[in-house]
Amino acid sequence: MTVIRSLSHPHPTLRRTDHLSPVRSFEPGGTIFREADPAHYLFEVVTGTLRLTRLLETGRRQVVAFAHAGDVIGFPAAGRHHSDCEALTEVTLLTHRGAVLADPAANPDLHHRLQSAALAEIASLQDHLLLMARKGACGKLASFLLVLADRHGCRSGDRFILDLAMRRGDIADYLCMTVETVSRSLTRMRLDGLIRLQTAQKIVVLDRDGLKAMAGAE
Amino acid sequence: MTVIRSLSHPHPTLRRTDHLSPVRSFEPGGTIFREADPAHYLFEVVTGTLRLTRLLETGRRQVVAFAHAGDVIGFPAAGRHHSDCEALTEVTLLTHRGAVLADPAANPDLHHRLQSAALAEIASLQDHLLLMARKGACGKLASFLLVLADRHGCRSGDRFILDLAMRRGDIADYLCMTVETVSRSLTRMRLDGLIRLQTAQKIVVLDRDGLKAMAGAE
DNA sequence: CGTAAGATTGAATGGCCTCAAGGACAGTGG
DNA sequence: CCACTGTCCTTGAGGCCATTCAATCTTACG
Repeated sequence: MTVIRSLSHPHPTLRRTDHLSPVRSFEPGGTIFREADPAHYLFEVVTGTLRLTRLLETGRRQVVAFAHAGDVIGFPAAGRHHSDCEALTEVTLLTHRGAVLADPAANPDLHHRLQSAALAEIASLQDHLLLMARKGACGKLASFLLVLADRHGCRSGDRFILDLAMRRGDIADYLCMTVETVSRSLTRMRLDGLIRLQTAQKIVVLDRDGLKAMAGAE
Repeated sequence: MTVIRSLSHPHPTLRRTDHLSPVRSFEPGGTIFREADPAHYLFEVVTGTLRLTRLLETGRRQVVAFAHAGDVIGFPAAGRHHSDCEALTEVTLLTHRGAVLADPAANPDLHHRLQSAALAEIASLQDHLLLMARKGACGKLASFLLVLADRHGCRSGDRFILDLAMRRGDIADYLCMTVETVSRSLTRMRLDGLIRLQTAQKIVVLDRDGLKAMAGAE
């Protein structure tokens, strides 16, 4: 289960698929599904941001992915979800019966879209893997911010404005570091003139190339 | 692209699918495909072990997965492979046209199997992610050995014998550490009486529970 | 205004990495 | 058969960076 990128039709009109794919909404903090739940449905994100987490044997928490509009989450393994999924913001989701995956004939179009989403999920997880493989904390965080900026940043002149839906702790658990290190890395970027923090959640990317350099630097 | 686990029919007879799925062989070190190659085929591993790698911007190398008998590799992203794939041992592969994924009707059975493989790949990548998320070097390595023992270990009484196809450097790049740390962690396990090294590649698991404890310990 | 949760900053420890050297082993050619 | 060579693995010493523990600051909300 988890996240998929860039469907061919990221936002099918709600009306068109309404009878097949009911819309559901969740408040921030709401739980969409839990690890080991039977996976009857796939969910296509229409609006909002979600967090997919798994627990390690040690008790620590790993954020497997963040899901945004257009992503599909909930791909099963052995018929069950493999992570917890919670809403970080208000979210609206389209629900698709998981059976669509197993039965291509019933709805070929949707089947193909969901399958593409599964392949995109594989690519996304590999990217996450590469992100975590970086050595330095600043490099990881810089790469993370760049990905967010490309996918969800609002351009404003030569700057990008990011509105983070997740808390520092979520970022830390996503990149496998501590909140303190996330915070320190951000302040370093700030002192280097790469970003500005309007609020804790609102980040302005001042120097995209500088961030790239920090990401690329070993 | 990458690795899938446990197909419903791990080893379809070569004869049956011969005309549809030619068999190919590679020597150790042989290249099956490279990153950014057009992904015309999926490959089902019949025998041998393969290594899937990606390069980081920094020049470092990340091992994304090891593929063993029964795994399917080569799932495309945007029609292309996203990693390099090389043979660690002699390998024999079944090749399946990638078009099978896009066209369920042509070969429903195979389509379903390959799709299951894609879902298994997602689960496998998540597991890898969790493995890398561990704190300590010994914990990571212990978990890695346990997975290998469960999937490919030969039982011998209460012991497991592992025959590693990969070099220390491959393990290091898989778990995101250095060869030196891999080596040091192995010697520590050896001194603790958890394993024995018959050769550098042949590892005997003496105390499975002890390994589990080391894996679980923060 | 007061409280609580989140975010930032500081100081000290520890574990992994880096750099470097030495050992094990196979393949090759004399 | 034995040095020779290259590759891989192991071991050692020292430094750096992320973590840990702790305190302060900020923000949101009642």
